[in-house]
Amino acid sequence: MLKREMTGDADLIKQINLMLVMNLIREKGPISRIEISKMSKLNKATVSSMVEELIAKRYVVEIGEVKSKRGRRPTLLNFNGDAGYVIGIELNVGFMTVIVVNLNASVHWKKSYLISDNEKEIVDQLFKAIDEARTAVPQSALGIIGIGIGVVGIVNHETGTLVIAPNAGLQNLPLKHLVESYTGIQTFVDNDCNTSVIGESTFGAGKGRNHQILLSVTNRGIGVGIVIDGKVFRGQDGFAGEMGHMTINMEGPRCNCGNRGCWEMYSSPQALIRNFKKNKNIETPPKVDEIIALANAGDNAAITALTETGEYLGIGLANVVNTFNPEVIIIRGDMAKADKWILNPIRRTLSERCYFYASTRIDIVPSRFGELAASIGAACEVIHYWFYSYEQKL
Amino acid sequence: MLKREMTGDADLIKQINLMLVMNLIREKGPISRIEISKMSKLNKATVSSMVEELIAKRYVVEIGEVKSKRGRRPTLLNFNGDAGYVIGIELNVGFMTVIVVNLNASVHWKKSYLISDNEKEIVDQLFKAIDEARTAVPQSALGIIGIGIGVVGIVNHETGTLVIAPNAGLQNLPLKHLVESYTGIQTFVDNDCNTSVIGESTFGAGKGRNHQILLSVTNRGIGVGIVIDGKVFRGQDGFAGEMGHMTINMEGPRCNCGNRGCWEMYSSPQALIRNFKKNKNIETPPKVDEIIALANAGDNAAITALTETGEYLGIGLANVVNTFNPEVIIIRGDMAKADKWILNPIRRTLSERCYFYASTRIDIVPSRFGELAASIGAACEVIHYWFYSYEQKL
DNA sequence: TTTATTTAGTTTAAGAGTTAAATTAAATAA
DNA sequence: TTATTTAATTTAACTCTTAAACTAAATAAA
Repeated sequence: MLKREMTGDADLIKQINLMLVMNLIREKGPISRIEISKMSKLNKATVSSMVEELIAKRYVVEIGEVKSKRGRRPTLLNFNGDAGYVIGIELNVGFMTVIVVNLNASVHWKKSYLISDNEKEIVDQLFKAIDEARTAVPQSALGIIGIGIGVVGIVNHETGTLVIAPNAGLQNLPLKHLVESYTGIQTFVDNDCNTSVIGESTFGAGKGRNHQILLSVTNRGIGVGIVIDGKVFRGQDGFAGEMGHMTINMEGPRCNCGNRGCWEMYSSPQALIRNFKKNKNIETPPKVDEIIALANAGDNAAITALTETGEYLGIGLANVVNTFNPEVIIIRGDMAKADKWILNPIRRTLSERCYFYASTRIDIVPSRFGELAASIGAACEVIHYWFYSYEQKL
Repeated sequence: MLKREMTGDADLIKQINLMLVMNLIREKGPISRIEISKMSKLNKATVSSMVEELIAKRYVVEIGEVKSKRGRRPTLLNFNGDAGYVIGIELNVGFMTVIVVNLNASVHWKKSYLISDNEKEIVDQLFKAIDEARTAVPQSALGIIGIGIGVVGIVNHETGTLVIAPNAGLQNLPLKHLVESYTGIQTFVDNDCNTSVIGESTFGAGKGRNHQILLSVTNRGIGVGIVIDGKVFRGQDGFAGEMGHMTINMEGPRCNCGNRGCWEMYSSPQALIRNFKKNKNIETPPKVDEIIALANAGDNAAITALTETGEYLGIGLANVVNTFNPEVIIIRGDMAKADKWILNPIRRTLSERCYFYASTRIDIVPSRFGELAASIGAACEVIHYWFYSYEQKL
């Protein structure tokens, strides 16, 4: 936290302490002023004046007193999640999902749209969808505090430009600029794995963990979102985490990325379906969900296919563990629904192949937000900015 | 920067600004007060009072005036590198290197020692060597500000404990505690790849870069040191960067880590020597340096062996690039001396295998500090703590 | 040679923020 | 009814930054 080629002044102090108080209320609320003072080590007087300000700005509400053994009763404070709203968008290939959430990331409205493969049309459809979402936003003190967009592709996070989305045929699309000009609302654009991991780490399966990895396994490929020390890691040009094209078999078949034996050639949903067909003669290839349903019903070919894919996922994840030594790995995508059929083979492969793997030190869990991970995460990016950067916002 | 479960107060402001001024002088010196004021955006008055304090504490010296077109001449300020000294230690398997550097990381004294494989003896030899180094430290204002130790093994950086060093047969050795008790000097313990990358990023081949990877290729194996946003990344338990055991050939031969087809099985110095022997019938297997000398002299078997090893290094580095998207990769170890013989195959393999690789966006360079990388880096860890953490030090 | 102008650096008074101590508020125990 | 306890606010002191005024020391112009 705390970037801004930083000089210290009274203003900075104020922001630091205001954020500290605000986030204690957000995370530990309901909480009293005195507890905040003890936890934050700020003076009671400071806490009182901060709280006064936060109440005036509608971020915080008093929710009454609470019984105590003796002495004056403390007044409990709570974060006012409905003080403002955020629009979150997942811009995928062929479809997009738009949601409206409050400041606690509770989903208030959602809708999915099929979209074009033409740049101009996509932008048009995006604008229309944002307009529709805006009409769904309730009245609130702060209104819409921002728009977050998670895109399947490489994004320059600073400029908010979609550098390239090979599958969608998009290139150098200044999304942030376009959306901000159209709406006048501050907008953040990021890769969908990054928004997903922000969402999971702020409110989801990785809450409270410092180092976490989100593994995204979809038809568009494999990618990871990386959170280090509570911050998303994007690399120099925004393509950190493109681990789907990590070599796990250097003499393997050629991938259309140019490399050989890429991880995602063995572990994608397509590979799962291929594995399944290998063991079971079948006309129309089933979807991932159907294979999972078959496994749950005891179908051996399905179980074998899921196990095998889980092992391949585990091989790559062993590399991930050796590289990042994370506290938690969150799995997103249809396959996460396979639960034990896929998680157990992953865990077994990790313990076989990863010298330092300790199952007690690392959780491997499915995403909490499922299909909405990327869009909720995109909204969380706005919330995160709002509550963890020391810039004056109101 | 700026951790400390942080509440803001006047003291924090002061520390932030003091460090800011100090580091501008360290990095841009010789520099005048007025330039510092412009660059830092701190008020002239603030800068003056900071500088006064820094001069009183001997960190900074005035080195006279400089000509100017008109008006009063500015007084130039310089960082006083000899204000204090640091002891840096590389604790390897069978040997250790001890150095004394000043606050600019200039080496003032160095010595290597063969060491035992017995824990008690190693600690004893370490203490003796530290005593010897202390006698070599010149008089200075601050004296010895700290001791840094880079160890080949997994380290708990917070407690300064060597968790495990498989090759050295050490386990749960509370090095920080032992050395601090013996010397009374603040001590930092870290993995040798981590200290190396700190050194290179502070004063060496990665100076000024935010995201960098140090690749260490030695007889002890392959490992990487990771710097993200200017900070070392160690993971939850300190084994982040154990990428030597990354699978690059999932059906390859078994490694003694339990995995198959680990990167370091193909790219280690031993593998280089093996490759060389394959092409050249020879009695006593030559050392890496000798193979490099042969290549320089035009020996084809040597060139082939180096090329092949470079290609294997490149396969793993393609994974590293896809994972971290770094600005620079620094190579440490004997092989780095092979220069073009190994760097060119690496670059070629990267462009073949890494979709997003752009040779203009990523430097692949040998370590600046060579054999001393780990020990200088260990010392830099102390210096880094001294100049970039907002704790009162004097 | 004197005066004006320019640039560097210091001094001063004001302002913003935190905090310890004193005070007020509101409860229970004696 | 009084004493005690705990929560929260008010007050006065203190630190640090800053804008503005001022001093220092140079060159340019008259």
